[in-house]
Amino acid sequence: MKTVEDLEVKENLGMHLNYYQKEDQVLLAVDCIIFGFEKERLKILLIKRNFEPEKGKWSLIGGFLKKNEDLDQAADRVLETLTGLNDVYLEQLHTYSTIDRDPGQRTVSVAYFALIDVDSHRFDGIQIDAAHWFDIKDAPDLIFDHNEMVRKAKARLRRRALTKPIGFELLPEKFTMRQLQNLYESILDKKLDKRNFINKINSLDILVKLDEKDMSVSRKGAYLYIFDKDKYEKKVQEDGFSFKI
Amino acid sequence: MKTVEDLEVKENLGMHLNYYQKEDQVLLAVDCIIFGFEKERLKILLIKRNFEPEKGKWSLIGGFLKKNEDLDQAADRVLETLTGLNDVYLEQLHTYSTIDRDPGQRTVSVAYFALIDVDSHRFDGIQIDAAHWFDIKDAPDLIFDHNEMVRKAKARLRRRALTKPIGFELLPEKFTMRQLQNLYESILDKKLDKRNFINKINSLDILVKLDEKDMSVSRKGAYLYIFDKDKYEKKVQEDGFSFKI
DNA sequence: TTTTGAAGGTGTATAATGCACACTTAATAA
DNA sequence: TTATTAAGTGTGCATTATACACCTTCAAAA
Repeated sequence: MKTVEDLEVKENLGMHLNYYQKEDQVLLAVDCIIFGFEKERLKILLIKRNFEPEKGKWSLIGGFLKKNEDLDQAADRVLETLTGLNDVYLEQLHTYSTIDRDPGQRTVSVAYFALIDVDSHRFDGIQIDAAHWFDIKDAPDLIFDHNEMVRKAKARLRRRALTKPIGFELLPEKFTMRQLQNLYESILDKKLDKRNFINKINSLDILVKLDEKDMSVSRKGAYLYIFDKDKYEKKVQEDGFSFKI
Repeated sequence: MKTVEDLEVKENLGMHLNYYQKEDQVLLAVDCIIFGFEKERLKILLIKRNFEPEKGKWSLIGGFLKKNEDLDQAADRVLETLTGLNDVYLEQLHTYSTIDRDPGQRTVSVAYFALIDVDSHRFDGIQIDAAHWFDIKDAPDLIFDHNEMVRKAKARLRRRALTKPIGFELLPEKFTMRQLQNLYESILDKKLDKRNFINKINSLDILVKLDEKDMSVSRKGAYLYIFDKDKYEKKVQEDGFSFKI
């Protein structure tokens, strides 16, 4: 039996008396998959790189971790730099570390995905001229392993949307049932039955129907709803309620 | 509107002409949450640190990422160093980056969880004397943010076990229905109904019942089963079958 | 003023799945 | 032979999921 005093074991497990000073360090990046819902379609925000490497190609928005922040803060900062928004839903996705993933320099990247309500945040469009919202269905090919990041983010979004009320992060405060259904159809990439969808949503009992209608789409107008976050959280706590679409 | 040529924007997004040489680098660690199933109980493998910081306390097994490997490889290496096993189920869990999480030095850690079939791998016990299998229900308090890592790993294992046939990674090749049920009861931390459990498993139609019995537990003996991985994968591909417990 | 078009709004019946539940069998040891 | 212990097996009820079609509203066009 080996012991932790064995030099080989110590080397492999990175144990050193003077803490860890002999270990290799790496560059840590964050890359953000930014989802938005606009004109009844799920979108993704991409940027055209005008710096090397891969200048001129489309990529996710990214940045590097700084000494005085953790990864969540780095992702917040990157997102705010690009969009001017803080208080955005952000969730860590996965960490990518293939040795040659970035030809410029060895970089390990932590991917985050963000959900933005495009319509109601009248942030002056995007603060970077080279950024563009793409329909999720016809986003261009991306640099490095960013396509894989997007694929995983879409899968995560699908799962989250089915089990947590995060869809509302993508909608304006007031929304119609049809908008909500369009959102879910975009995320799940399939048509849903209108009556079944509404029945399911209503059975959750976490929306408030307003006396107000959105008249912009149809002659008849559609009632507006808001998500009652307090009620949702109370239900989760008290009844062990769990959101399921 | 800002452009990516603005210095402030460039700084925040970490864009530099000579690639990224001015950026801060950090130490990247991997920590492994190692689950095993032994004596009909779910276990976790921990190590007593005999090096600073936090010498003498229990912790997960970890190591540092080296220049010539990616994170998956680092996790494999750490696991093999400790247990002598390769070919172990390993899955990336989450990346932890709180600034002061390791008082020794700023370290960002990528947590992995591993599933080991303790009984059939007669690896000479554990290759490090200070390591110990704890019942998942009475594991000790751990250093740094390792408790949080374990909490998240348990949740992930629960979810995975319900939707992917990874439970078999924890069992010997041949196992009884009762063992499988015990495993699921440990993972889900609740009692299951025997008949309903067996009915559900049988309806999945991915096990092969052998003509062989395990006589070690009961007088009557219990039939042994094996997981038919080929059949499972064929079903997934051809029928869009999805494993659900 | 009547007609038409386009989206909104609503309920039921059947199928599938989930869940609760108890007795018989086999084999060994006393 | 009988007492003990775990193995093995099926049904009925409740809940949830899914398929499905017609009427309403109102503005614009005829």
